Amino acid sequence: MKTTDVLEELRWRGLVYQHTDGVASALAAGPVSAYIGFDPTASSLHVGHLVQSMVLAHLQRHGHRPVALVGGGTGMIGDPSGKSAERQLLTAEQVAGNAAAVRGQLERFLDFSGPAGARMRDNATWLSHTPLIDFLRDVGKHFTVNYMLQKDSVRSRMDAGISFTEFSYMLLQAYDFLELHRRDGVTLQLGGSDQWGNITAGIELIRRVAGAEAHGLTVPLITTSSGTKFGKTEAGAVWLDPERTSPYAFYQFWLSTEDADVGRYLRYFTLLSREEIESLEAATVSAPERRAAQQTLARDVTQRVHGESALRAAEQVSAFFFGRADPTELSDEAFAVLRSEAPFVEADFGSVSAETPDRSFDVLRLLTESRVAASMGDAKRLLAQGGVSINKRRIQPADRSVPVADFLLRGAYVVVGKGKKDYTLLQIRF
RNA sequence: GGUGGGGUGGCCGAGUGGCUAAUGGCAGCAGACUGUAAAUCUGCCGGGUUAACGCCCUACGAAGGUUCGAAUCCUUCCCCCACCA
Repeated sequence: MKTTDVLEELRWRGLVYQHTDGVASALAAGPVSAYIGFDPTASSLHVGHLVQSMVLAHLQRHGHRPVALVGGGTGMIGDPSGKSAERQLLTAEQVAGNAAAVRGQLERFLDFSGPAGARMRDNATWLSHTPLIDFLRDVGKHFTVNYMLQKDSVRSRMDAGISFTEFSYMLLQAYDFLELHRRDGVTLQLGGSDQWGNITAGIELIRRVAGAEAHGLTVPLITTSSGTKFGKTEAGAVWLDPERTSPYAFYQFWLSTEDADVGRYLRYFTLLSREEIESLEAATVSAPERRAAQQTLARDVTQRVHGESALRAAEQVSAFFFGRADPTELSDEAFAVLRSEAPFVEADFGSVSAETPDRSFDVLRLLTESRVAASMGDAKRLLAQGGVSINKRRIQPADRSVPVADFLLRGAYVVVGKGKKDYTLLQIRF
């Protein structure tokens, strides 16, 4: 693929929000090195970061060199961009641990071999060893406070207050850009739309210090058409770390994408061609109930993030929970997948058995012990509302207890369900 | 340092001595309709206990106090904001 086409590709995918004037000609002139920074504020990236990784991947596919920067240094400070309040500082250990985890996740999206081989950098490398006086003279001198106060990230905080620490963040990021320009010849910085101010500060610094022309491009904020925050579920953020968000839950997140959003998401989060995406969009219009676009999206993203075998397991678990499969007829192999991939909790028989009649499950206890319900009151409400199922059989509000014999799978398991989507496999210890 | 305003449930935001587990909105959960979609409609939405009515506990920044009774009054402390210095 030609280096020139990347901007056009990013445009039709809707991944361009704002850019400096010279970007097009710079990309056309040949391979450029471009970077995006990821601050290690948590021990895992989440789906919101996925867009940025995809932009790097697109650049690489078109022959440019992507540089992923982990903010081991800036993560110590906290970026005020897009934040309405001062942030809690993380400890040095937390930042270092998070940075290592984030680095590992980023590595999966990029190809580090070949002429356009990706590079991974950590700004702690230079930021932790820059003497304060040098920084103030070499970087600080190039910015007026007046200029800094104009930036959205600062201006929007003038009422709520902003510490000097966070106020300084843009200088650190500007310095990163300069440093990467020197080390790796980086001339383009990408980022979320809230990064525009920080990016332009870096461009400014490179122009003044290195006398070179650098560029910036920002990616739009991902929204859902129904106005909720993208990347959030009932359980919170959707993480890339399988320990935090299971591949099954991850797959389900994408699969339940609304029709109105699925076309955009295919553009943002997959590498599928324009023709493929347009045909899936057409399929969503003509046969929405088939959910072909959602399935393709879920498969593609889960596969890239978690790998082929995790995807297969997620699909099997989904097929069981959402299909017509009878839990008593599961094959050994299918059950093994369910056992290892589905939400899973153990409980002692004593804690879920009913007083009377003998050898019965207390339905409310099954709900609380499996953590499907948060409290007894919650469990009671669910049951009264008809939202409870065991082994996919709906339980009537009057049935406070059910015979063990009728509901035990493989001598030790029960599938506890709430509503149509929320299931947990409970193992009973007798 | 001074003056003024404020801290209420996941969030926003009413409430200014009993009718307040605390109006309302958002978010969330369940049901109906569907396509594991959206929208819409209905119900729920602190915890324990009860078949249920109910009872008990915890909660309105923190700790004390006044009162038969406090989110509401008083005292001290902590925190936030605005203006002034």
